[in-house]
Amino acid sequence: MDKEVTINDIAREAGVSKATVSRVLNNPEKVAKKTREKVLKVIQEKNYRPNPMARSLTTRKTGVIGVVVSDITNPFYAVMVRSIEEVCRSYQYHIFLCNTDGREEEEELYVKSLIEKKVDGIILGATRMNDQEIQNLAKAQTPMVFVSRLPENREQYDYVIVDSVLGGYLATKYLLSLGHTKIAYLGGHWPTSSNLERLEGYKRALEEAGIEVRDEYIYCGEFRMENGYREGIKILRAGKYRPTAVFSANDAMAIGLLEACNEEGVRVPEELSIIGFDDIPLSASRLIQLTTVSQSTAELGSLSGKIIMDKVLNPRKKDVRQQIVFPPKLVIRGTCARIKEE
Amino acid sequence: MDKEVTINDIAREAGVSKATVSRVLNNPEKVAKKTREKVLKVIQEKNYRPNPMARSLTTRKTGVIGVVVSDITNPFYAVMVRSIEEVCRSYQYHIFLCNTDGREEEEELYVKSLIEKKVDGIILGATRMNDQEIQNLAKAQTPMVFVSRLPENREQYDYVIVDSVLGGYLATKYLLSLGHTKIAYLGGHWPTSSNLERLEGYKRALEEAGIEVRDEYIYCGEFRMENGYREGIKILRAGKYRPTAVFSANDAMAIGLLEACNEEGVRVPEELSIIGFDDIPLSASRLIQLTTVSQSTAELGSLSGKIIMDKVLNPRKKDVRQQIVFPPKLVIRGTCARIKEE
DNA sequence: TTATAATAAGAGAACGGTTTCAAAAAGGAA
DNA sequence: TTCCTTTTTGAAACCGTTCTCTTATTATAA
Repeated sequence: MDKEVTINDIAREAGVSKATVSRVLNNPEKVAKKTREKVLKVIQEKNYRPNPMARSLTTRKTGVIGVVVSDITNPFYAVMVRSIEEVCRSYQYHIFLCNTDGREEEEELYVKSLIEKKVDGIILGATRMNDQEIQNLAKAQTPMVFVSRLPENREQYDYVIVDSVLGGYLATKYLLSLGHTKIAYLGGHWPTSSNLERLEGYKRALEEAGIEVRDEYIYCGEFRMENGYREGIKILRAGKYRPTAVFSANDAMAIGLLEACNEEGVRVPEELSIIGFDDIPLSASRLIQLTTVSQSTAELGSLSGKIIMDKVLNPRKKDVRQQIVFPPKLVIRGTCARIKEE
Repeated sequence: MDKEVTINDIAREAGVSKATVSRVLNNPEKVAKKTREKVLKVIQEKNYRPNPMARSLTTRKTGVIGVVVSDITNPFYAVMVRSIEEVCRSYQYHIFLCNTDGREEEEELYVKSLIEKKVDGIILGATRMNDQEIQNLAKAQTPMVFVSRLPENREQYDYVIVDSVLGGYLATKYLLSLGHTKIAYLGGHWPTSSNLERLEGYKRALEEAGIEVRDEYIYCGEFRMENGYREGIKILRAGKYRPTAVFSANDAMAIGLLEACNEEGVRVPEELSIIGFDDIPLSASRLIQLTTVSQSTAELGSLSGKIIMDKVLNPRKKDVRQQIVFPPKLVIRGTCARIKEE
């Protein structure tokens, strides 16, 4: 219908050059008050909005941040993304949402496509790429921050995480303090940093208590509820190696385990203590009451958002590394109990 | 470091004009095989990627779809967005994720900003805007499709929804068939189309059964778990008007209600039957086993994605309306029971 | 009043592609 | 070979901004 109104239309109408119109928009203080008001009036009347593509062609800024997570359907990522989006929005930025589903190739492709699309920055939620790939992508100079995931050469990158080793340690220590000695570890995808670190914390606590770490107590698969259920059944039927407590590397799996207990008629916490990791909203529900290690997910998200925006907006900070490690927090609810005398 | 390689570099290197390079990329069949291969080789060597801003400046396509939902933290939207993203991705499109938190003003601002950013299309998940505002925004000619929400003048827009009236009717009918007569309605934000329609279905079923619709049985608030809990407490303490069954307008609230029952020591389904709406993944969990009305959320998402892509890619279809109404499906699990003899 | 500095505005070149139109090259028929 | 048609290419305009110079204007100091 009516053609898009451009900066030229405004310039002509206001009787000035387009350079002046541009200045009114970007450096208002550089144009005389009178002219400025005249131009502003025309802009208002014609309801002019600068074309963002043309604009970013010269400014080399797109006003978008890419956010890649493995699965938005996972409540942990949902709340993280939510708060990332909130901070970006406060800067007038939009976010591209990318779900990699945990597949490594997808992830690399996604990040590549983000770089090609020239996003101003990238937030990498749990990722599986190896150092080689990351190095490669980093060459593109697009600011990146890792969140809730540690890249291999951590000192070279920006990240905001919670101390997973400490978290695993705290969780296991807590179970030990309740008198448990047969404690299983229920983990996610093996080579993932989250998995490896939480496992390390688990081992450390056991060793410190002088308890042998046995492979029979270690169950891994992927960070999903179904996996928690599946492995849970195995755990409950482990016979000789059936544990009295389980540390689950995330809440989703812990809830799956809870289901397994329900199915097998095992009472929690009387017969089995369970502690999770993440503190997703559901864990607090009166129906679940999961004792867990809190990641303060929302803070993780908003801080990573702030860091990426900081880097994007202040190019000179491009090469100063911001590396934040949150302390994990034990949230005691109803799924752990002191062990009964044998 | 090394400057971005442009189409000019390729043209020079390959000894052709940039028009030819452009053609190799966009209309390969229009350039002689020999030249094409020569150009392709140089492109490969230099790892050239066309600048998307420059490109979209002339093509007037950005390759992005805006998706606005009220809260990605709500599993219903998470699932929906996930599948929208999947189809967009298959077309090499990215999505902007927007959370309005159900605030009307936010919503309008968001859609406006999407239009200004020149997204190629918009998918509007549950929205609260009134017809006036929608009309206004529609003038921008950006293709839009409504999903899981009916705009006021439905015949003018594209949408994909499930028949909420029918869903409410089925749910209530099912409770009636189990012998219940004191059935409460637990609803979300009042003026929302989802709320109104599900309520209508509820009323219709009751009237059809010759049962009076009483205000005392109608509880509303917002579509969140906490609200389900809060209202749930009220429902359970309603004394004379305490129902024997509740139809909750979404699963999140139903789960909140389940919590309330847990807290008040009310057994489900023995003392109270509960039926939800949506069928979010959690409802299927062995811990919840919620009987509900399924929206086939993933299909809702992917179909709306396909429709918006169709409109974006085939401009001549711009003015043909696609209006899809999915049938709701009753999913019977464990939260409803036949009423006991009084 | 005049010289000088500071401020305001404009012309036009980027930015990196696509597209139109005309010219050149190649192919085919007589 | 010559003429006509078809295919292949290139030159230049255009998309809508920002930005760098210049030039014109105004303010300030001598």
